[in-house]
Amino acid sequence: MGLSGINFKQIEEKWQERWAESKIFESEPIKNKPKVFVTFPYPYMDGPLHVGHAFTSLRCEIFARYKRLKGYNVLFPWAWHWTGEPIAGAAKRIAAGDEMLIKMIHKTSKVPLDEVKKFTDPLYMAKYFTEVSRRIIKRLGYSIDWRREFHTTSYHKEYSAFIRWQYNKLRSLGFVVKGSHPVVWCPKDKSPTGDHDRLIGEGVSAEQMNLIKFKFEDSYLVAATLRPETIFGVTNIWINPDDTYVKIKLGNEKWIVNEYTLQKLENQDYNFEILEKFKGEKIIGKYAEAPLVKRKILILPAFFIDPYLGTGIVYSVPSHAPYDWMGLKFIKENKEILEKFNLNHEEIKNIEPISIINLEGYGEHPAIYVVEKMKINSIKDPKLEEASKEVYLEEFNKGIMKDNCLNFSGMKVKEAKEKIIQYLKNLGMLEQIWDLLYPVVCRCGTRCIVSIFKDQWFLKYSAQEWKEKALKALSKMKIFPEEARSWFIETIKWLDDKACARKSGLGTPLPWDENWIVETLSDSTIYMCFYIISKYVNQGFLNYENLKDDFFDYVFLGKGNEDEIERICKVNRDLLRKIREEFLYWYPVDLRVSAKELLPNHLTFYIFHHVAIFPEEFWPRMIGVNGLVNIEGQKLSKSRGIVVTIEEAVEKFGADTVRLFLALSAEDMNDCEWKWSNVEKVQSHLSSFFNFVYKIIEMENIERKTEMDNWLRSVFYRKIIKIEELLEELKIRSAANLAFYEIWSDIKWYVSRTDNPNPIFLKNIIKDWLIILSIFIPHICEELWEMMGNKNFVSTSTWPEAKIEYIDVIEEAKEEMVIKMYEDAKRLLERKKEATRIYIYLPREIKYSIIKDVDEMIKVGKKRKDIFDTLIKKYFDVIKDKSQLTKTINEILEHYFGINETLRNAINKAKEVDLKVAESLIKIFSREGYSCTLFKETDENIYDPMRKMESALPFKLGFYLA
RNA sequence: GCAGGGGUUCCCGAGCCAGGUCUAAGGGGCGGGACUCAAGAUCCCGUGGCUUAAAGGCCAGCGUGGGUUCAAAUCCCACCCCCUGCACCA
Repeated sequence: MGLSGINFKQIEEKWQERWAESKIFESEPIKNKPKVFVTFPYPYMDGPLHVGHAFTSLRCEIFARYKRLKGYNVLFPWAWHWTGEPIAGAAKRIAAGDEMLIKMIHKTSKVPLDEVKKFTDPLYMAKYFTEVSRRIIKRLGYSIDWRREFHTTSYHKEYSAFIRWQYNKLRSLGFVVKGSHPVVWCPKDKSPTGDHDRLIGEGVSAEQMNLIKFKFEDSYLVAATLRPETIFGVTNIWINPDDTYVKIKLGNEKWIVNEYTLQKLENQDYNFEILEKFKGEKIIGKYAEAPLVKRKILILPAFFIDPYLGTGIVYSVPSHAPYDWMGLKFIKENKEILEKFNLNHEEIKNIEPISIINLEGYGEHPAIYVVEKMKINSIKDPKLEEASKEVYLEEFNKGIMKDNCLNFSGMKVKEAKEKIIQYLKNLGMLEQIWDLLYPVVCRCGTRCIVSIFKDQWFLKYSAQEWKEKALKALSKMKIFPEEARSWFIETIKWLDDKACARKSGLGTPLPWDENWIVETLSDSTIYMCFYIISKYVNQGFLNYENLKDDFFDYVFLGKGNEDEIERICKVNRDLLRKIREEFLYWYPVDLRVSAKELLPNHLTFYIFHHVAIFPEEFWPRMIGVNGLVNIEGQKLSKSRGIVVTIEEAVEKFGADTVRLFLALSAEDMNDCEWKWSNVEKVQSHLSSFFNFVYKIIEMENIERKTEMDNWLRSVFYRKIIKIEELLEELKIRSAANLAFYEIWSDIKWYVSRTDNPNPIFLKNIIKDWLIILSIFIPHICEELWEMMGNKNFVSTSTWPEAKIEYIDVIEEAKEEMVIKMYEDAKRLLERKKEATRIYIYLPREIKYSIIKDVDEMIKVGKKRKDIFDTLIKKYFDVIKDKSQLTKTINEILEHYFGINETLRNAINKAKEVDLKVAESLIKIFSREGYSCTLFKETDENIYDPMRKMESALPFKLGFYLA
């Protein structure tokens, strides 16, 4: 048989077909059988599934298979996410003939060009990727109950009915409210510009700016600032002479701002009328009056003002703002400009910085101090930005308002800032608008502004009682890894109201306001309970006409009168009860797993919505969080084409290889590194594994006990216990490593240590081993399982029980020592190559006694010093030489800390172990052609020229080579 | 900036919460050897420095710098660097 070339593909197809035929993963409630419900967040269908999806979902799959073998009734369903903007957006762009996008989809998503052309229809696109993805998930051999499959959006009327119920519920609970919200806005597209829609300005969000009014003639010059507390240090106003300014009428007031500001005001609900337009230079040299300080100040020219930021008008505080200081310095030294704008030289020379904030270590004028420290000489020096930041942060955090700040004097800047804003607001001299502190440019090339979105629907995550419930749920939940918990806590605390509806994209309309579509993260929160409904929908027992709100109230919450529901929803009472019972059986979700990027949003919303809608017994039980997948050292990125689809991977290496590779790749929140060369390596390991097991299966069926049987049984079942512990904590990588590599190497060691391994015994071990491995590599395991003559599926067999009597501490300790001593002796032989005889020495009896005492005392927590003193007293009669005794005890103490747990467990039997080890070593070395002799203390005629018996210790034999 | 995670020997990666078992697990790569016609697979040895004239030896090492302790990769403080998230985007 040509074993070396295993046909993975053929084996995988064979078993996938058989599983499907026998419906072993179709889960129905079974009374009194404990259940486990595992879910993976339904993937978004704007492309084929990639190895990142596989990495995460595999944790669900492995956990599901493990629990199934442990005797649980396991439900692992699957569904598809279509809700949102990207599918619709891509369809639009393809319709518009976006060649770049078409090429990208063709190339990275591996879609034939004639298919891409049909993607002008978003529905077609979603369906296409769903088909492709279903096929590939099946090829991975997941143990999924496919009868419960569904997809989202109004294209699935039953799902929409479910969302409608959920949102009516949330609204009636007061968790959906109307409000307004600032968004980054493209004035040309007339739509919000999310991070993904931007050419420039990723991560920039709307921030509040203060507008301070300076009296000027019949109107106000409206200056924008982030630091209203500096108003006490104002010396002049800056205007860009080349910019266009406008005088506008707002209510009873007249404002002057630059022209660009108008669209900000428009979008932020200000009504105004334009009275006049003029160039900045027109008002340069005139005077305005600062509020609060009531100072007359000059309007001066400045070219450093960014017309897009604020209002195009800035008030100058040279003592605390490096830009202002450099601007002032520049103008004082620049006669040309003074003349051009007809400014009085003397007057300008007299403008001096006014210090209003005390900042330790920065001198009288922090701005000047920092400018000098950073050696900034020009108004155009880019370091000015950094200088401004430093002064701002330091003053904000450590500054104290000086005596010249009215009743704000003596306050910390942090505190004064808020109070001054309030004070000026009350005086009517300050307003706040939203602005972007850094430029944002839409993909269409337009500079973005901030717009206030009115009449937006929000989920009220700010509600205190909601947060508290979420925190309570979290505290009862198991989180893997535990480090993720604090992140959840922070997120729950930090979360504010969140807009939950959009105007565009695919999805389900808000039931009471059909212009809005429930946004994607907001409709994916409690849908796991829909897996119970969707089975009946798919089987034709239910359709959307049955799925009125009353139906869901009854099935999910046990509310309502059966007669009435039967009548209103036209659902037969028995069916109704059956569905309700099925819900009660499967819910809550036991385990949900996602990558860490979904933690601060989806997973947290998942908790929020469950606690809002369901009673406590249906709150989620466990959440697993894992890292991301990098491709050959680069971040996975669909848009940059750095992506490996599951299809590619499975096509090249087969499902078991991909599964094992991913299972072994990274644990906890660490990222997985996808490397083709390593995947290949795993495949070759799988081939050898197959051959290795095959050879054992081929062995003759006879029982032939060996002295290593107990050892293998002991380490094997001990490892199974460890694997269980790891799987319970979702430590897939460690579990896979133990189960595959470490157990394998134990079995290899067993085979090499026995001249004739025991076939029956070995086959029993292999049988249990296959069961364990089947959670990682089910296809190969089924194949080998069948070769062993088993008639059932390994996937539905029973997890091996590690019986306590299988564990043999002494055997384990012995074998571990054999390995170690063998290595030691080998090292010596290296140095003395001519040796032909090996003398082995057991330690003196007294040392066994001492180490036993040490062990006992350590275990009851005695201090090292006490132990030492006790031992000196106890053994002084035996070893009269005190220095000799001290030396011995010290030596044993050091040695004790040097041995590992296995050996410590066997300390009571140390002598027995040592003897066995010595015998094993003699056997091994005799086989290698050395002549060996063993000596113990009680022997006569001990040949020990190097006094090796003296230096031998329990678990450390002495050697002499000659 | 804020929040969370992390920086370990050539690489990946465990250990850190509960300080002594760390001369740092386990892989991988690389070098050498065995087997083989050969390749692959498999097995063995080596993979910080020094010393092996000394028989299982000594020293250094866990982002940087301090501190606590008889003892620190592990605890405390400060700093540097990397990753993720920060909202209307899935």
